[in-house]
Amino acid sequence: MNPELLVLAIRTALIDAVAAGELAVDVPDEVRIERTRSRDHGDWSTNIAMQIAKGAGMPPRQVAATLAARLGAVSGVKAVDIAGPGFLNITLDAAAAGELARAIVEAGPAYGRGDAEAGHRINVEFVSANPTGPIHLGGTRWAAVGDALARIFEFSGAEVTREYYFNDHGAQIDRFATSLLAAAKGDPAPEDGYAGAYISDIAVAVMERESGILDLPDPEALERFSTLGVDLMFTEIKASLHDFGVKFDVYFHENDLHESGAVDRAIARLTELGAMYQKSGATWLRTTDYGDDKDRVVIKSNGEPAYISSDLAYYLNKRERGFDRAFILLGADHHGYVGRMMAMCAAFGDTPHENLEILIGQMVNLIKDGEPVRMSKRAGTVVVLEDLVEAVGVDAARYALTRSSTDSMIDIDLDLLTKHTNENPVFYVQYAHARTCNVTRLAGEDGVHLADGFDPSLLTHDSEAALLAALGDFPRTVAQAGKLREPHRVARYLEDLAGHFHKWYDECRVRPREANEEITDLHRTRLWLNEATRVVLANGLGLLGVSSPERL
RNA sequence: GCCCUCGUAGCUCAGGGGAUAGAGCGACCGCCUCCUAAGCGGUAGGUCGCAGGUUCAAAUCCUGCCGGGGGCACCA
Repeated sequence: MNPELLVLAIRTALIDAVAAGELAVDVPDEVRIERTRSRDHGDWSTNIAMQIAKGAGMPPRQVAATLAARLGAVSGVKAVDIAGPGFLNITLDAAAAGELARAIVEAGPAYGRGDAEAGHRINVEFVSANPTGPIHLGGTRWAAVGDALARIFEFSGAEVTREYYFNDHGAQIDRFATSLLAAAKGDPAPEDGYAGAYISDIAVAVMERESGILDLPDPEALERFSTLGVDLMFTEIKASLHDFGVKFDVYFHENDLHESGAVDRAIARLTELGAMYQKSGATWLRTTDYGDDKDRVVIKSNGEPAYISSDLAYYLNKRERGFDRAFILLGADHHGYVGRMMAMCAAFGDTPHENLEILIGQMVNLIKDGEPVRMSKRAGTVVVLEDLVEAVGVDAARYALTRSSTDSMIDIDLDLLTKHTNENPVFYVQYAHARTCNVTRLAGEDGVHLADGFDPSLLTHDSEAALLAALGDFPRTVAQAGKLREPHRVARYLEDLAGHFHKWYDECRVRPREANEEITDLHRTRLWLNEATRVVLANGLGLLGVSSPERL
């Protein structure tokens, strides 16, 4: 009996009660159950009686009693209690609940997969840092969150492309080149240019590649510094992401949109659709028709394309490549773009928040001596992806960045992380996984094997019922994380699951205590539960891009 | 001024209408002759920012206010 079947049973009880004339009410489409906080409340609980009481014109507890009578007769249900204002607390038969362990082990890596996003072609664009410097902490957060989200979508049946948008067009590249040239000559960094050790490193690397570069006239030298510098920076960014375990399918260059004429085509299309107009020498997109607070300039009065022009072309390009859902992950400092981007989406005739979804996440703060530090390249207080990984490792870094809601700011204190790495809850989860592996290994040496027996009716301990309920909740957790675009729910779930496992491990021994103890079905069945836990922990950690070590 | 977001235990944060508001870390007290003590059990610690409203039921939804962060370009 898994949660899905239980929901079905409750709904059937409801429909039957209505058919029998015991209840006069419209049957709701969705019946929700939840795991109970306390064992006193059974395995699963539902508030359905309270929800429909009003429509049925009966007191909630009376509705509950009607349902309880029918539910209690369902095979696999051991007890149904009515509690408080009208909760139905359901306790499953140990054998029925325990069957889940076998189902999970047999499903293996597929356990938890769903079809909520089946049929969708999803493009997830994230990080997208400019090629003018390494990936800072904010970008690192999106690398972890974006990749986790992509994995969750894939697990939910979608075809997913991870995409990195490379802003290699415009003034910032010029500033980057100017900064490189200055560094190469030993001059101070230009006003509003880039500074920092990485600039001189890149400048040196460029000169190594092209020894005579400083002999060129400045305009030509700048050109070379731009091309080679961007290339080197790009290579470095790709390597960082690769080391971080994030594999992008597409690195998209903004410059291509301009050179291929895609920008012109997008503008032509919008003109056709009547969304563009001319005013004071500039070309505008009428975004206010679709909820934006002001119209936006697409072609400036000097004839140059404004930044948004690339966005128009890029969005159109994604749609033309067949993606029905384009996701963009941005930091809170970009939230002002959402309105115009959605308006642009609507101007193309698409549905905002459906064909285009922009996820805004809060910033990452750097903490030093308990105080937030404003990251400044000039002050040398920039912390980048490599710094974080070097301090705590990929697993701890990814986990720490993913376990919080993107709505909340994250504080990163490198000193703290370096000193107390075991404060990171990732170890709590990984330790649970390693423990399951250890049990399996030793049980195998003892001669306890899964294939020799499975009797779920033996899983009668409270901690076993709780662990099974937690395991049964995994598919719904993943579905919810996908639906709400909140990967952190998977991390929180894993911490909860690990807790139930550790408690069970403490209270229920899997292996025989002594070599001469007879091996029984209880040992074997608990080994199934142990293995089922391992499967779920591994699947969950996999969704977060965190490894599942066999030893810690 | 307008927009987004946050405000929950000493700290960092979960909790998308339900029962006695949770976890990790920190503090204190216990538990390894027994599968990994990176674990388990227990104690202490809360006006869920404030005030209204909706509801049988609000930390959760709505409105206003206070406080933190971020944003409001013919910059990218």
